Amino acid sequence: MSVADGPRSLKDRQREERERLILEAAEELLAEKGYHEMSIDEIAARVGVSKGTIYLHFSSKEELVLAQLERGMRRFIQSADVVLTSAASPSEKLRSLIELIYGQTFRERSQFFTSVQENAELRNRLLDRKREFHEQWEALSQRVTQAFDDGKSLGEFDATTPTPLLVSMFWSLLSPHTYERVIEREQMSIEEIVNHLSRFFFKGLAAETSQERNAE
Amino acid sequence: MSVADGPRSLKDRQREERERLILEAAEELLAEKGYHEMSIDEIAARVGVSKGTIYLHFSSKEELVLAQLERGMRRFIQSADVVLTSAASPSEKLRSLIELIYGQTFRERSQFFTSVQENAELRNRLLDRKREFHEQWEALSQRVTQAFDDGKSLGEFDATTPTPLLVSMFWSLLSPHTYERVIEREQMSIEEIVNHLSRFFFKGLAAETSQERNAE
Amino acid sequence: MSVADGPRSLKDRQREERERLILEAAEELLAEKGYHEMSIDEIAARVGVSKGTIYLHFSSKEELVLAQLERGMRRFIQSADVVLTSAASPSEKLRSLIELIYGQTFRERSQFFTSVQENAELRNRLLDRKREFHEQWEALSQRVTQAFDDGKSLGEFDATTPTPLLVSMFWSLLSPHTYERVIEREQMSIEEIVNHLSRFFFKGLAAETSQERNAE
Amino acid sequence: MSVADGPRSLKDRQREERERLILEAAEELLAEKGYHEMSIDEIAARVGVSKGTIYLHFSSKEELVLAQLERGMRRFIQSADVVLTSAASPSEKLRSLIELIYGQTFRERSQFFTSVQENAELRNRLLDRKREFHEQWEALSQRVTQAFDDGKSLGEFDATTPTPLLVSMFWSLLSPHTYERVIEREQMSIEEIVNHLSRFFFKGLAAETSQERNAE
DNA sequence: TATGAATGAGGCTTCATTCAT
DNA sequence: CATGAATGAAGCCTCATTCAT
Repeated sequence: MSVADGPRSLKDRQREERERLILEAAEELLAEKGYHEMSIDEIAARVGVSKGTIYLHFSSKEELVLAQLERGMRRFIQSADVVLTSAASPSEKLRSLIELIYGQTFRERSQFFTSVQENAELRNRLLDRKREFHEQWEALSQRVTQAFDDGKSLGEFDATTPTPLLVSMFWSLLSPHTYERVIEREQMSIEEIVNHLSRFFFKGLAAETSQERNAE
Repeated sequence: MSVADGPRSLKDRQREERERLILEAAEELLAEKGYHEMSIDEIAARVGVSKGTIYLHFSSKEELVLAQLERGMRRFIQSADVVLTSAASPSEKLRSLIELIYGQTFRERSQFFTSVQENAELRNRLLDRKREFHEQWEALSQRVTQAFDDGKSLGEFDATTPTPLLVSMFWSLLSPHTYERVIEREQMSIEEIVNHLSRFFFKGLAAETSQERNAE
Repeated sequence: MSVADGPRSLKDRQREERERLILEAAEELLAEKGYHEMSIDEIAARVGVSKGTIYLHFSSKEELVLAQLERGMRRFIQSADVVLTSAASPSEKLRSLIELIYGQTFRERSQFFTSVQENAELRNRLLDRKREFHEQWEALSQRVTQAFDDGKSLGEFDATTPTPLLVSMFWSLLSPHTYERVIEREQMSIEEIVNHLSRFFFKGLAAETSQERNAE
Repeated sequence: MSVADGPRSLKDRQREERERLILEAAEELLAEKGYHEMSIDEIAARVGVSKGTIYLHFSSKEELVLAQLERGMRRFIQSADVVLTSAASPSEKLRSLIELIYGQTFRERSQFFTSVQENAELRNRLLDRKREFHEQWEALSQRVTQAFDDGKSLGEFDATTPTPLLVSMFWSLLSPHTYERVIEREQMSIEEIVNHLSRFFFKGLAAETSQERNAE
């Protein structure tokens, strides 16, 4: 609102807004059709601009997709960090992470996961090119790993299973596949699902048999 | 029939053999490069035939890939059926299924999973078009569902978590993603992994606390 | 008129100055990269104005280049006229023309020759469209032709070779090709080159001297 | 005609013929419009094939043009070599070279010179990339240089002018520009032109004859 | 049947030109 | 006037598919 950023801000805001729209269209199309099936023309049409305009913002299709993936990843990591750096116990943190991923707000904007994780092609071609990606992802993985290790140290978690395997399984249970299958095909509220997932994750499948209790 | 079958079957066998080779080349390339990056020319070159020959067997690239996916799925379902229709207990069945998927034999030939599950593109474009796929997958899911329900009825499994959700989670833990992360990045034998996965799946993450044991 | 002229001419002069800057940038870029490789954006950037401003002065890229070529040609013709209308003898005039073309001053500002003569593209597309060019060039050629004819009449030049052919050969020896080859690859001063060129040109052109006549 | 090369030859000949047609279309268009103005579609249309067919023969527009330039150069160098390695005297060799360039046979197929020499753009972008080019051209220049040096040694040519300069002037007088101006605008037979050119060239080049020396 | 040359639709990208601010 | 964001025609290239041999 100040004079200094008033007029500049307007153009900048418009530019950013446009860029956001492009990225969102790309996000949708990436999730709908994947990298190859989605065309620049299509993105432009969906945003309501011309092909050339896309190239005012991104130097190539690849860069556009990279930008979208970075944006999705940044968004996710920020939310995850809030949870992972909280004062909660490790299991609470992980449960919150499940909630976060399955929750409404995050889900609304994040077919992103579908795009990245599911497309080996994209991963290989793009992750290779941007070091930054790898680092961001590793940073997040590191925090999750820490939560598991903390849980083990505190006696919250069983120390038998190696942490890296736990991390892998954790991501698997939170993968968009699981998500899609669970959300779109079953009639369950988010809350129910999170409860079940958490319960399953922390307790396993085994029935609490009376035998177990008595046996010892 | 048998007379007509004799001389004919030589040609037929040759034809089938060729088709198998094509499908195998497609399988490899699909896993290596994904649908778009793989070209008909490459398949032909790898098999050692000409482009035209591919089209004598499959009417389009899409049909070829479809055929390959069906073949992979059929193969998987057959193996799975052996396990799922055995006399073993539900949890044993499921553990065997984990073994099957992570085991050597299956892994060798089935980058197939990677191709299908990970590629939203393929899924959307191909699954939509072939009803058959869905049915086969549903048939398999049905058998797994049955195993879970049996486990619940027999008191082996905790009945709290809805079966469909369990099935989803089960598939998630067996997804190629988990597989890749686990096999390719950690230094662990297949056996170890299966043990950990099974243990985790059936017991959960919680430490066996003395409280639990004593409390009751 | 003078009143209207005072305030107006400031703007006019600014406008002309700007136009000159644009044309000079175009001249440089034309020589550096050629017609197609040079973009309007680049010109604008080099002048320090916006793309739109270019179009306030020239209706199209083609017109801009045309204007630059005309300007270069006008400049060259003016210099040439000084020489060709001097009181010197025909051979002195022609030698001075060689000096002019190879000399420092002319060279500094006239990559223009390189642009026009060497680029069939430009020639075909542009010369066709602007009659004026042809006329200017013809006017100059006419003066050179006159010099040769004068030389023949005065007995300075051998009359055997038809004048138009002499003119062609003269231009060829002064073409930017010769220039480039000679200046950039050989280690020779301008003066040396002019001497050699003149010597070569006129020894071939010289009328049969009395010495030669005596010999027979 | 033998069985061994009969059938293969047919396809090969067709392929070569097609390639030749493409190169010739490229040659024409290159001369008519220059590198940028000529499109692959245009070449294809002129040959009567589709765009894709061009790419069966040449991997890119640049490669196609390179191939055409190499072909033209090879053709020219071969003809030139016949002349330059003959038993004739240096001045006869050079005169024959003039004849070759201005002669009917060679001219018919060789807008080639126009394409290469006149387009600085092409030269810079393409010569940089293909070492071979430079070498071939240098080899030819070397032979011409040799002819001039031989002429000087034998007393045929005046030794005053440095040979490299002579070579440059020689090429200039044979450049397509001169050629075009001379052939297309003046009404002169090839023979007349060659005579005039040679006369002009060698009278300038002639050693001081004994007559001349005696006269002083 | 088998081949592979030919096709041409379709995708990415550039850049001269326009026009609202 | 000046700007520069937006446009879209046009060019290069790829590759699934066809078809004459």
